[in-house]
Amino acid sequence: MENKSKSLEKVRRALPGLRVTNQRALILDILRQGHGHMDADEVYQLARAKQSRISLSTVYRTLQTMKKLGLVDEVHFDEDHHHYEVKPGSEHHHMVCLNCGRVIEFKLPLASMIMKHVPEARDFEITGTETRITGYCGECRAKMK
Amino acid sequence: MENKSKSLEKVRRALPGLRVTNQRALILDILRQGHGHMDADEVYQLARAKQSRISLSTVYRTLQTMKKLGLVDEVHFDEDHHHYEVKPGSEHHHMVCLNCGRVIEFKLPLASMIMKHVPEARDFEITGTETRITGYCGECRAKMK
DNA sequence: CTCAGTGCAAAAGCTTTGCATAATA
DNA sequence: TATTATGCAAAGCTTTTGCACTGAG
Repeated sequence: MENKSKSLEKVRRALPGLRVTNQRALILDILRQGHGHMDADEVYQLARAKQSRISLSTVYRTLQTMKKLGLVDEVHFDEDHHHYEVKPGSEHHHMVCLNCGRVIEFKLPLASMIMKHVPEARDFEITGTETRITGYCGECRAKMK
Repeated sequence: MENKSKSLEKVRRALPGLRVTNQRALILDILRQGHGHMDADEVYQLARAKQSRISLSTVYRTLQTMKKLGLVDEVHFDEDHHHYEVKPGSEHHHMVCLNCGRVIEFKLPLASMIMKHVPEARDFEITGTETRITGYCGECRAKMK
């Protein structure tokens, strides 16, 4: 199928120097189609639906690999659990509703705000920023009262 | 010892409704004396030096309890590991040097900045903010080049 | 044909829990 | 004395690793 070799080409470009396996192509696809904030197990479940023999280790290993390649970001909505998203174009962060679990994204140039407002950061080279804003979303607040 | 009963009183006030055990008093003391960013195991090691029979579970349980009481904050410098600090007076955050591990604190009214600049946050009630700024501190950058 | 990648099962951290014992109020 | 808290050991969860096998290049 021409379509298939085209998308293979795309995956090849995304994974320079690495072998393009079915598993990697599938996981990348799932991440790209997905809602953007999946944990390893969600990826695993979706992947298993297509390739029943795929293993959770492969999911973890692939996620690690893509993180190192800079294709994927690891984010932390709760304390004991990683989530992954395909690398976004611009710096954004997340608010997590403690009641319904909804995740709201918002853009904020935190790194540059820190450089501007924080003297202690003068000679610090910021390579990553991540926030976890927790609270209650509008809908839940409305329901609660 | 008068001193002892005085400090017991203090601990009692800090733990309303809860029993004041040696373990709790000790852990609270360690957190207050400490440099402010300890993980459970560090607390445990320091505690063992004073009360050799104290258990790691007690440390975890006490930390949880104090977190719920609002005495202690749980912070996350790396992905798979909690740290604890006695609740700070004002909103502050941490920069972690990826090279030497040093943690630099800085104050930043992030919650109010978000309320001001982020439209999506309008009807969100923020109850907690945590950032993880990673990068390289001045000293390490100097050494590296 | 070769070596990187995979699957499986087992191990490794950190954290939590069940239960009998000890200690506080 | 009535519970609450502790210690110990075992279990739980997410994530990582060792090893023999498979498949991409």
